[in-house]
Amino acid sequence: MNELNKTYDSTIVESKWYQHWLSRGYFKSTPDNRPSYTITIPPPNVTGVLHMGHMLNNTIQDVLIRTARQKGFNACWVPGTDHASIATEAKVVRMLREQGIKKSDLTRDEFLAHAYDWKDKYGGIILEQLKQLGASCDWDRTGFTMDKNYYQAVIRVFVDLYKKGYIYRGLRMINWDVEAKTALSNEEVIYNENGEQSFLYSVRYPIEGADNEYIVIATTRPETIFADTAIAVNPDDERYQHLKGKYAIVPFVNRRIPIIFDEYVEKDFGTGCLKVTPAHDPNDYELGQKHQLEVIDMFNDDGTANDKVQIAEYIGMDRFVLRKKFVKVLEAEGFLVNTESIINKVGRSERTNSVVEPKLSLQWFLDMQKISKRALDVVEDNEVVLLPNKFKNTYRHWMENVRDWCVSRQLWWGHRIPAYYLPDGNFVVAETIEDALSQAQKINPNVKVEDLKQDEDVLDTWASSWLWPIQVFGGFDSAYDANTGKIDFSKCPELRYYYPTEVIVTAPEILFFWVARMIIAGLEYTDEIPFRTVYLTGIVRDKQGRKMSKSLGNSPDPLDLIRDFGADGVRFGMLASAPAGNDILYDDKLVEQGRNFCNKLWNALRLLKGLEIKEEEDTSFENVFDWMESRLAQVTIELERLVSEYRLSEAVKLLYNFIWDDFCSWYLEWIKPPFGEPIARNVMDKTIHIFEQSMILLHPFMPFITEEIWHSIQERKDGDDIFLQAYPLAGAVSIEAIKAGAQIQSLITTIRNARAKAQLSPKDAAKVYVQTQNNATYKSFESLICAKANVSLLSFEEPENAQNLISELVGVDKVFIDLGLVLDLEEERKRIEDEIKYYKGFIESVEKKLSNERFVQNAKADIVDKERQKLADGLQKLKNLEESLAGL
RNA sequence: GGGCGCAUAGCUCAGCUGGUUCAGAGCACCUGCCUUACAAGCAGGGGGUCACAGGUUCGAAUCCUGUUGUGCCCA
Repeated sequence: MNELNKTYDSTIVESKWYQHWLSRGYFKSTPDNRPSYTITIPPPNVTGVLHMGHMLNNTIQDVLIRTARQKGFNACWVPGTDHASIATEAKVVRMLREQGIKKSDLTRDEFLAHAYDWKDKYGGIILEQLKQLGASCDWDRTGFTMDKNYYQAVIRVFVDLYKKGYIYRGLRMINWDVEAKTALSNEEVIYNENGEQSFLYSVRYPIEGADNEYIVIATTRPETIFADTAIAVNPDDERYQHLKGKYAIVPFVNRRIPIIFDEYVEKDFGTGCLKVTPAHDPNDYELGQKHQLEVIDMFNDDGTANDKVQIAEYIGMDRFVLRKKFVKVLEAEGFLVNTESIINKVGRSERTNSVVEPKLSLQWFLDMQKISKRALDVVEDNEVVLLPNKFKNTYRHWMENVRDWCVSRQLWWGHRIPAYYLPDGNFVVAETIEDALSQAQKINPNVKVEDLKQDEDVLDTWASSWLWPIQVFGGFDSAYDANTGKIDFSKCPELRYYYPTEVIVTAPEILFFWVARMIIAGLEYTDEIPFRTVYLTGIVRDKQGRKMSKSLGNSPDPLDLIRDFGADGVRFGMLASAPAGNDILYDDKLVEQGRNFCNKLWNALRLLKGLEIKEEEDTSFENVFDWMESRLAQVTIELERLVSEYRLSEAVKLLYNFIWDDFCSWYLEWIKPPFGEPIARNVMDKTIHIFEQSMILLHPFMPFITEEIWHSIQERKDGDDIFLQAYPLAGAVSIEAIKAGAQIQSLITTIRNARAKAQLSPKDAAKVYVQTQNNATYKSFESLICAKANVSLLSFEEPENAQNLISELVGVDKVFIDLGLVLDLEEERKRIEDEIKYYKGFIESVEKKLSNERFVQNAKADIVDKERQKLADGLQKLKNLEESLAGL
């Protein structure tokens, strides 16, 4: 029977098997007595849709988890999403605005109801898309960072860290997004690589008590002049020595400000004079602290000027409008000395793209110094291994220079900070309102519940996702002990069973955002690392090396790719080109290769399915089987090594080459009966076995087609799926058998080459004379050689007349090929002489090495042996060549 | 400005602890084939002083130093 299509159609096959696996509950994991192998997914953002980075990332996780499952581990891959505070709130606000609803018209609860609606509707899209990729996640465990228990865990941790003294509330210079009206972490501020076009304005300030004397400062932000509280110059700057102890007058505001001296000022930048605005620049703030300057905050939260500018017309004006306007006025009044065009780096909000305003603000901070100490050690000691290893340096550098983490965000969508303010301005931090009240009453016995006001802000999203590997197993639910601030594993068997997880697979860009913080939280609450390995993938870029992004429109839609090339093809393409940590320049050619590989497999199946079977035994392929089985064993061992070292890219290429070249190109061609003839059952059985074993090895990489082949190649009992097959144990490797196979391949290739070089058709038969010490190998493959290289005579005698025979070397053996040609003797002589020259040089270099005592003494014995073998082979080859030359 | 990487065929990259049967793969290119599993294929072919300059070593694409180019992270 042969009803199989000529080309493989992935679409039907893939949805069929995914449904099958799901319905069988194969992805589910519950603790048992097998060892666990756990991966928690890096939770994608609820606002997101599947992109190429997810494809790469999740393919890797699926390969690892399927391999572990086949190896007998209780494999558990936990999926989920994170609530993405800023991004989601921005999305919901926009959606509401389109419906004519303003956020400011809603109460917090009303807004959150809308947000949850939105999340329920769109929040799971990405997880649904992952199913098309074949992701074998335990979907029953799908987590979300704002699930009830998860929410509670985040609050518990906040309270705990406050109690432990790690969390404090303080006035700090933070990055303010005037559009979203929230603080941003440093990581949420982005800079255009090439800088942005702006102007450097030189403005003169009169010197107090000196007529017609001025000091000229340079600034890119003249609108903040209203908030200046000093002018700074470098103490070594000769030009300004005479101004020590003097004061300048701020134009228009007429405020008297000191001229201070500080090394921070660069003499060569601008005029060498810096205006100091402590409220609106982080460096100026530090200068202000150091020199005890006044701090004047002249902006409202939305980036408009407040009454501190003192000029009625400017109050309420946007900062950029004000800049334009004020520059004109400065110019008109003769204060503007010069305007210079420059390129500078401008920080913008990752979410709203508005220019970030450095702003002094009361925020909640996590003191990172103490709490992160152990997180550095575990990486230094390789208790947590970063892959590739080069990221260890980056990690160390960040950890050693870690700064306090601003964890509050002025948003509603997220975990609301559990701080409660008393009417007198005191506050308490508590998990529940009841607890808050009892604490508050210790401060003031008259306080009632209705007097307490909870903090309006929510926590940074990373302050929830850093608990992910613990809380997806409910670690903070009942096993958390508020007194010790630790999790008691004995009270949470699930966590004890699955934690620490095996590996986290994620992008290097969130090494600090997330990975480092998970390690910190893991150590803080469990005294254990959250994962043993951090596999950092590369970034998927387009052919020009640009990062793929929605705004550039240079990213293919992964679902289109799956449709066109099959999930297996896409998985193959992504993996084959993506060693750990290396970026991949995406090209359709990659997934095309994957699709072609599927087709190759499919056609191997078709070949076997199309053959008639005969019952009489055929024993002529024993040596072929030996060779093939040894190769399979060799590949199994090598594959296992590569996967254990997370070299998935090399692993998948190994399988590709093995299946395509060894199995399809050589083995199948060898055992394939002539057209129309049946194949012996014993040969077929052996072949199916090898094919099946190969498919099991390939299954973690290309799950769908391997399952399809598994079921097509023979009848299966219900539940006999490749998904469940144990990883094959490597059989015995016979080096002899492998060598023999390679030798035969080499002979066949040599004959084909000779024919091709002579521009003859493959249909022209050759007579071949092999001169060898050991003809057993050739003899045992004789019929094969004759059939596959179109040889009409395979002889081990000397040819009677070698004159017009092509002489070649196969290994150390000399081979004469008679293609019935009349050779150009000169050319033939030249060719052989060239080879002789090469081997003479080769032998010389090996001899030189071997006669060097220091080499023989220092080099390892097996390397010296190898050299000796090389010399012996080389001499044999030379001898053969010289004979050939003489015979011409 | 500080830190960390990278530089191998036209392109994208492998090459783990230094050893000329390691200079490789895929794609691209060239030649010949619609050979009944596969043209998404088969059989062949060309193409690299492994960035440059030194050094260590019996021996370097592989280790060290410098130069140049390039990328990332932090300021």
